[in-house]
Formats: sequence, C-alpha cells, structure tokens
Amino acid sequence: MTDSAKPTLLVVDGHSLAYRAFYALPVDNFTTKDGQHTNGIYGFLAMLINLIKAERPTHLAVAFDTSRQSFRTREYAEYKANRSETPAEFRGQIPLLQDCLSAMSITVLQKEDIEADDILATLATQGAEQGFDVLVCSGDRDTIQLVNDDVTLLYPNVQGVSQLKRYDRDAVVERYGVLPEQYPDIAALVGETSDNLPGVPKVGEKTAVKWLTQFGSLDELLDNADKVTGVVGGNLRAHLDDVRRNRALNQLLRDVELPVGPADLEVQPIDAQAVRDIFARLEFKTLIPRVAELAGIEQQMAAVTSAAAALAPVPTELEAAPLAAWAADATGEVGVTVTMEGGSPRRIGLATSDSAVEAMWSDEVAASLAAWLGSDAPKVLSDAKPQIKALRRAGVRVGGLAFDTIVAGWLLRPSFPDKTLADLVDRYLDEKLPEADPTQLVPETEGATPAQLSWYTLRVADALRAELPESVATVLSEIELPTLLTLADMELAGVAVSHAKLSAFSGELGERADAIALQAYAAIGREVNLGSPKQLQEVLFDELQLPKTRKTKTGYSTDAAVLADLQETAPHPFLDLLLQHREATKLRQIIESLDTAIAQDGRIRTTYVQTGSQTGRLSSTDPNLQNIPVRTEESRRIRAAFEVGDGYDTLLTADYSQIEMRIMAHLSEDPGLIEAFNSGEDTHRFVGARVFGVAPQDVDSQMRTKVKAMSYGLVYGLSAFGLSKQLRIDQSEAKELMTEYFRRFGAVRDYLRSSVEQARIDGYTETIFGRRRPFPDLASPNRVLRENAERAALNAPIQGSAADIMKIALFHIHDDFSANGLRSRVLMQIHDELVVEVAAGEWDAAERIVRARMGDAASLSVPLDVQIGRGRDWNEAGH
DNA sequence: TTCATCACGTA
DNA sequence: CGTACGTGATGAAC
Repeated sequence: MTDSAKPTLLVVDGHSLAYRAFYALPVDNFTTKDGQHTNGIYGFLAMLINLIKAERPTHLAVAFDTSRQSFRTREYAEYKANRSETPAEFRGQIPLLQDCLSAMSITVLQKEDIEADDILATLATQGAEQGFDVLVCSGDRDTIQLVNDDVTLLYPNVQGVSQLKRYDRDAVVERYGVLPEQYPDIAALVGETSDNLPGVPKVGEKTAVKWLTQFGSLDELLDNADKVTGVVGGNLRAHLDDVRRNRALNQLLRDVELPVGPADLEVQPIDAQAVRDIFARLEFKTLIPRVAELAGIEQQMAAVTSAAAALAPVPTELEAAPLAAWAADATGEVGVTVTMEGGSPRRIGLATSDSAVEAMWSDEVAASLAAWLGSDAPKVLSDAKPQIKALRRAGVRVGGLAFDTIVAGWLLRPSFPDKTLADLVDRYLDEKLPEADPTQLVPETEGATPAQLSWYTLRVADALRAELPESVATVLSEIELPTLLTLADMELAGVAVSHAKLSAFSGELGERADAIALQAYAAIGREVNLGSPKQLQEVLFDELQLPKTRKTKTGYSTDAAVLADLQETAPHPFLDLLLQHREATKLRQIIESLDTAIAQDGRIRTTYVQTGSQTGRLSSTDPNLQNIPVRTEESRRIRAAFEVGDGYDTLLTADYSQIEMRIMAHLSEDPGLIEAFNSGEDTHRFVGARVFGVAPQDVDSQMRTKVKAMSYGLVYGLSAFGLSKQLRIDQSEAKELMTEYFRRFGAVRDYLRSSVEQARIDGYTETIFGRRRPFPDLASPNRVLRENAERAALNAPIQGSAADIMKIALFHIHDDFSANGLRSRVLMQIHDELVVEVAAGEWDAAERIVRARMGDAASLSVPLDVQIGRGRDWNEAGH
C-alpha cells in the first residue's frame, strides 16, 4: 500500500491474467450448470479483489487485447504465430469477464490494432506525469520496461495469479541485473519464445547482461558486434537483424490515443444489482461477499445472498423417552448426526426441516431410540459409516439409511469429493456452516450442534438430489448405501493376523537385508544409504559410470525396471544386491506396518474409503489391506499370517477371473471375445489361437503371454510403445500384434474408440449401472492432458463396472449370510476378491451363497466366473 | 514439522 | 507413451 497522499492508479492486463488464471484453476471446478466455463473469470476476479484490497487504488482500469492481430503482427507476420489456438473453454470467458467488470464499475479499455500492454504503457506514462503512484499488473514481461520511480510492476508467479511479485526499480535490478529501461534490450538479445521472437542462439540473460554492461547500450553493442569474440559473437553478428526487429517489437507504445486519461478512472461505486445478476449467472458464490466487503456495502449485498438462507432451528435438549417419542412422530426424512469420542457415541441430534432435538448418548437413549434407529424410517446422514459403526459398537443397528450427503457428493464429482458437511453446505447451499474456531480458548462463534448438523444435512441432501441424474441416484440407493452398511460390518469385524508369524519373518528379512547391505557396500567400496535414490544416483551414474537411465524430475531413475535393464546392458554385482535389498526391506516395511496395526484382540481393522476413487472402486487405508504382496512365493508368507480368527473354522477366498476383460467383451459385443468366454476354454489360449492362426493346443507359452499382455493392456489404453516395452519386443512387432489382434477382435477396438468419442460428446463416461465420471479434459487443447483423459475415459466404464459388480455381490453376500442366520462374514474386499471367515459347519452354505451372489451380480453376455479357495490362512485359501 | 519426490505393493 | 489406489523413506524447505 502506498502511504503517500498521492492518488494510486492501478492498470491491469485483463487478457494475460485471465489466461493465466485459466490454466491455474481446474476447469471442472468452475463450470456452471449450463456448461459455461468460468475458471479464468473467477481466478481473475479473485486476484483483482485481493489486489484492490491490498493496494486500495483510487483509480483503476483493465485493458484487453481486441484480437490476436495488432500492428505488431502487421510489422512481423510471425509475431506470436507460434501460439496455439486459444482453447475453446477460454474463448467465451473474456466477454463475461468484461460484463463482471462493468457491473463493478471498472473501466474496460481496448483498442483495435493495439495490444493491452500498450494501453497499460500509455496510462502508466500519463499517470506518472500527472502525479499518480502507478501500479501495472501484467503477465507480460515486456511491461518491465515501464518500471520507474513512480511505476511499479506486479507480476504473477509461475504458479498462477494468486501471488504477485512486486517489481520496483531495485527489484528489477536485483532480478535481471539491469535497469528497467534496459530490459527490452536484454529481451531482444535473448528472444522471447512465447512471442515467437527468436534471439541470438546460445545467448541467455547472463550473456546479454554482460554485453550490455560492457558496451553500455544495445546500439553500442550492435555497432561493435565485430568486437565480440567466440561462438556467441558469431551468432550475434549473424542475427543483428533479429535483435533489431525484436527490440522494435518489444517497445511498448506510450502514446496510444485513448478515450480516457488516468484522472477519468476514479474508482466508482459498484452496481450491486448488476454484480449479483452476473455472479449468480456464473454461479460465483463466495465472490459476492468479497466484492461487497470491498465496496463497503455488505449489508445491501448480504440481504440478497442470505435472504434464502433460513436459520437453523434452535435445538431442544431432550431426555431419552421424549427423544424417542419425537422420532416416532416425525414424518418424512429425519437428519441424524452422531458425534463420537473414541469410537463411541457421545451426542445424537435429529432434525426435520423445522424441528431439531438432541441428547447426550446414554444407555437409556440407546434403549429407547434403538427401535426407531433400526426401523425403515428414512434417515439422512453425512458420512454415515463411522457413525453407524459407533452405534453398532453401542449395540444399536441402523436401518432406513436413505441418503448420505458425502457419498452423493462424491458420486456427482468423484474427482474433487467434498470431505465434510461444511464443504457441501458451502458448495450446494452457498452458506457457511457455523463452526467453532478451535484456535480460540473461548470461541466467539459456537459450532453447530448435532441437531443443527442434521438439519443442514437434510437441506444439503435436498440440494444434492436436485442435481443427481436419475442413474446416479440409483447407483447411490441401490449400490452405494447397501455397500456402506456392509463395509461398516467388515471394518468392525477386522481380520485376525498372527503377530508370531509376522515378527519371525520380519526378523529373517532384517538379518538378510543387513547382510545384503554389507555385500553391496563391498561391491562399490563404500557405504551408502540404499534407501536414498539421490545417493544411489551418485553411486550408479557418477562413481560406477553406468549408462544414464530414464529421466525423472530430479535426475535419473533407479527403479526396479531400470535396474533390470542395466543388469543386461552394463552388468554390475551392485545392481542385483540393490534389488535384493529393496525387496527385503520393502517386505519388512509392509510387515512392520501390519504388525503395529494388530489390535489387542489380534485383529487388524482397516478403513475402506468409499469415496476414495474416481472410478467407483473402494480404497483401503490404515492399514491398506488391498496391496498385500502376492506375486512371489516368499512374499506370500505375509498372506499366511492372515488367519482364521477365534470362533471360526476356515477362510474362504473368492475372486472373479478376468472380470474386466469379460466386461469389455460384454460392452463391445465382440462375437469372438464372447465366444472365448463362453467356450469354457482358457481365454488367453483361445484368443492366442485366433490371433496367431493356430489351433488352441498349439498356442505356446510365449504366444499366450503376448495376447495376455495385449488383452489386459487394452483395458488401460495401452499403446504399441507400451506393449513393446512390457513384452521386451520390437515396437514393430508390438504393432503387428495389435493389428492382428484387432483383425480378429475388431469390435473391441470399435467399442473403445466409440466409448471415448461418446464421452467427449457427453463430457462423462458411464458404467453399466449408471455411475458417471466427468472428463472435461477430453476437450482440452493440451495434448498430454487430452490423451491422458482419453486413456482414463477408456478405462473408467470397465474398471467402474467391475467395481459396481463387486459391490453388488458384496452386499448381497453380506445380507444373505445374515438372512440365512449364518455367523460367517465377509472380512476383506480386494477389488475382485473377497475374503470370508466361515464358521464351523457353514462352509457349504457360505460357499453356495458366495458363488451364487458373485455369479449373478450382473447379467452380462458372458458368464461371471468365480474361483473359490479354502484354507486356514489367506495364503492357503488363495490357491 | 511439512511437503514433494521416488519407489513399489495390489487389482 | 497403461488405469486405479496407499504407504514409507528421504531430503529440502520451513
């Protein structure tokens, strides 16, 4: 902030900053209901509001380019010619941004044939002459030349627009080593790739500064170019015209004729109604109060934003009996919130749209409310699973789960799930959930009580329902909610794990790792931290001089695939020792984390995150039980530590074989692939026979490996390059394999292509059961983003449908077990596998239910094959 | 203490 | 230049 009495003029380059905001903010977070992208507008306005708040300018204007054409392109046709086409998602945002600015009574300037920066230069020059402190805000480095004692440049960080770096004279000298007015000389020499202005080859900032200091000015340098020695000197002499052209083009115009001068740009009162209208149209909720605060008209604006916001009812504290009576009398959906302490209920709050009651949890409350909680009376919760678990620990089961706002929010936006009710209240109600400030000993603001949370939950549920497409609402009620109840039971049950087995194995691995480490040190003649990629790089590429491998952000990779390659091209005993060490320590680390997770009763309880993936899969945390090693014989000793628990007889494992390929066969309706699964023959053998044109019995193991990799790869959008790398074959051979594969199974390719195309049109993919996943990046002009999105979009319906099918099977099994009075219970879900703890005498019934429910979870044009295993531990059962 | 990076386990 | 996850060690930034 300027502390002088001088007026402050702030001039902003609207186009360049909005464009930066566009790339800084994820577009799918900023898209209105009718599909208008607003990330550039939002980012720009947020930045501008902060800027105004911080700098308090008395005069203000925002300048825009009129088009990509300007006098500069006429002088030099190649100027900015390398810029890729403006993304379609951005193009429409500028006019809307200008509407916003008009509503805020901010002057918008643009002029045919002139770039925004020339307008800034003109205003800055006039402003300085007329006694203003001038702030120029632009993302174009050419504006550095405008800086002087009266003019300061605010330049956005690379990150985006949230941080602006302040360049006054001293800051420019410090950063660039020259005075601001000399910066264009530097830029002329170095060139500006973003403007398609090539400079002198091999000349960067350092050299340019050195020359300018040495010769005093650019003209002197160019006149005496023959005095510059070395290769760069030659380069300079060969590019004198380029430098002159660059210098001419990067000179900003300071005398553009404008309809207004600095004095006309005095900050005006905003048009509150206009701001509300345009912000409402763009669905900017949080910006309204910020603009209002800025304009000092909070009350006037607030009246509008919170007019619709009803106040949460004041909750009534009730005893157990009246609470139960209230619940029994309630009609329609009731919001339920259970607060917890140490996994047990502490308070419970219930609400309807106009009434809220709550109570301390107690045995009396549990007893009198149990019947209603267990009934079908519809209940709406936010993040129900932990609350349902707490109630079950207290001996109360919950029935009638009608809606979970967190799960619904995730289904709507799986890429950016809102984690808390407060997030949802903010997003869907455009209100703030009252929250206690935890930093204050005596909070100024009371947090919402459980009953009030229930009331908000109900309202959020209504808002979410209005946005849920029918198919997604069905996924919620028919798949996710029943799954949620099942997961709660699975998490409570946990799985028995033998500490003895784990610690014995861990001890062995520890000794082995130490021994290997010593050998490894001997092999290279010194000690290193084998767990440090950084130190390993020094050893491998500096000391041992091994050939450089795949690049990473910070150097060269030392991962297992790379080390295996090195082993072939440049064998060294250290490599194998390192791999062995990695293997041993990795296993040990997994064991240790499992071991510490074993509870008093000898069981491990994971948490399944139902909203943790973008495809519909579950994830597992604390600890993750979905990535327990299985590939090597030795690592399966860890699975052997997962045992049947006390009071139970056997573990049963059940997994879907090749479920994703089967789904692909179903979705593509490829007759060949469908036949492969219906024939009863080994699928890869069948496919291999077709692809290689031999009889099934003549498919050798190499052929089988190839088609197997191809088949699996298809599901992920594998390329010939990737296939060749995985199979270690020539890219040409991989290409041939793909061609031949698609010759026989053409419908698969057609399906994959058309499903991505459909997603591009719809903006989302859909599973067999209607689960959706948005893919805004399919329309991205950025090739990397777009192609990543294409592969993910190709995979999403397949992986997602598999997840749907497994969830359906899972809760069917769970419900059938209890409906049939079995004690057997599902313990774990590992994407396509279930682990069941079977009680004595229940094997036959349990197996029958598992087979039936997994087999009939979906009706596809191919059968769902289920493999069952049985054993005392997970490893035994897995065979 | 927090955060990014690398590496690696699973389906 | 193959999708989807979670965890732990390291080392730099704070």
